[in-house]
Amino acid sequence: MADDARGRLIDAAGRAFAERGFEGASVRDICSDAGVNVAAINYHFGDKQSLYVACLEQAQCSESQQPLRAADPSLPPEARLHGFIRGMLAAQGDPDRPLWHNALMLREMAHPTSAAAEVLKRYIRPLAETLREILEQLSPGVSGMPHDGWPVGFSVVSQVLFYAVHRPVARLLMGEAEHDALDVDFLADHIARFSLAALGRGPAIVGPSAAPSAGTRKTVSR
Amino acid sequence: MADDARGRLIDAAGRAFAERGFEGASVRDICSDAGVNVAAINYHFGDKQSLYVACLEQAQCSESQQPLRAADPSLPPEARLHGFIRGMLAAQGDPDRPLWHNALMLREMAHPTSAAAEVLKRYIRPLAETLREILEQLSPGVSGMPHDGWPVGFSVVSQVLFYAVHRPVARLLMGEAEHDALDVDFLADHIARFSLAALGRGPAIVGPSAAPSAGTRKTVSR
DNA sequence: CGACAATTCAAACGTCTGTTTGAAACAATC
DNA sequence: GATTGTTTCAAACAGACGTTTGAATTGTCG
Repeated sequence: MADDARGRLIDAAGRAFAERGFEGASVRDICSDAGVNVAAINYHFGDKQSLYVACLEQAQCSESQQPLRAADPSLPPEARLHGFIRGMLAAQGDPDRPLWHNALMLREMAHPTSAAAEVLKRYIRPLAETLREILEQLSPGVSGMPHDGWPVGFSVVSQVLFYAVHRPVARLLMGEAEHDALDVDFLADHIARFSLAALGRGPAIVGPSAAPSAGTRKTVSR
Repeated sequence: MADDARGRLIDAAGRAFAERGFEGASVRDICSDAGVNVAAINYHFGDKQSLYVACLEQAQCSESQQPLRAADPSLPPEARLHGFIRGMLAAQGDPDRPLWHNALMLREMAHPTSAAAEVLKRYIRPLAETLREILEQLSPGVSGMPHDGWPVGFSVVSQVLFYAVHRPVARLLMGEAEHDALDVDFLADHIARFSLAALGRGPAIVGPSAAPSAGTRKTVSR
């Protein structure tokens, strides 16, 4: 990213932490990867722990609020939800954004350190509130459902997070070829349709792949 | 669990690996926790790595095929799906089963080591095939959907996995009190209804908490 | 150029890591 | 009780770890 030592250090460390975890990544590997001396960590950051939080800040600070921008408030709620989902999916594989940004935050969220609270406040919470707003606009009263409607929001984002967290499993289950054939647009479309149908704001996920299923809406048996 | 050294070692190691990861857990901590000498690892397992796969095997071998049994084939498919979901959720907090079993396998699946393939074959694959069978029974043709219908299955299980993987986030987002008020039966019900509605096999997730929503089925606007 | 601060470097620091050793303790068999 | 095999133990092993040091290097300004 940046060609100064500090920047290269954050980039190398971010990749290492995201891939092998905090204790799994050694400072010697990181520095070797960044092409700097081991003492550079102490000089620029103080210690390994501070380098870690610097990586976490870098991961948040980047223009990664894609889902928020994508969910343009002037659009109808169905399109907003689709944009939100597509934005979250796209952030995972954005070539302009280092791949480790998402992975590192997911790691932090799954096994929180002391830095987790900050990530949640600055990164997760805004996403959650935007989603809640979209859902409320989509089907009013969802915030009044049990547990403040959180489970509904979780049901939506969980589908997106699955492809980030469990990508290895999906790959092994589907087979490499089939998995690599998945693309962001298809997945965004699937998740949006699945969720909209669950909320009663769209047709059910049924019928063969090519059929538009416009008029042939199947009815529920029971 | 077992009161012999080998058993106590697996239990202590399983907890440590699940909580702090493979490199995060030191053999000295593990042995101290198990009340055995450090050399016991070498004697009973050979090395740390072999102890790790022993933990993984223990996690699979346990009677953790709850979702499979719960999805009784003689029941109607809606009930089978509900049982499957409830079984997966229950496995996470089963008091008869050490808490680390699920956590350890989730860690292995999110960041696979060489042992991941075995876990997938023996533990994940059977679950996936059972779910596929239930979904196919529920709405025939789902296996013929794009990408062999995998995304539909992923949309279902992802909702369940969310509460295992991202429990800390959910807790922080909802607040401790609200999160602790969630129970397995409520979540299973929510996820099953959300998924059935998405598949067009049940009413949408709408209306206030107490309303039975039996006759007041809302219609889609667009 | 000379003076000064910022940065990099090879080398070493003490600590912790996983692993091994050989003797001691235990259990079972004759 | 002696003998055999199994299991545990304190102690030490070499190596990797994160961190620190003080000198060497670079860049910047007068």
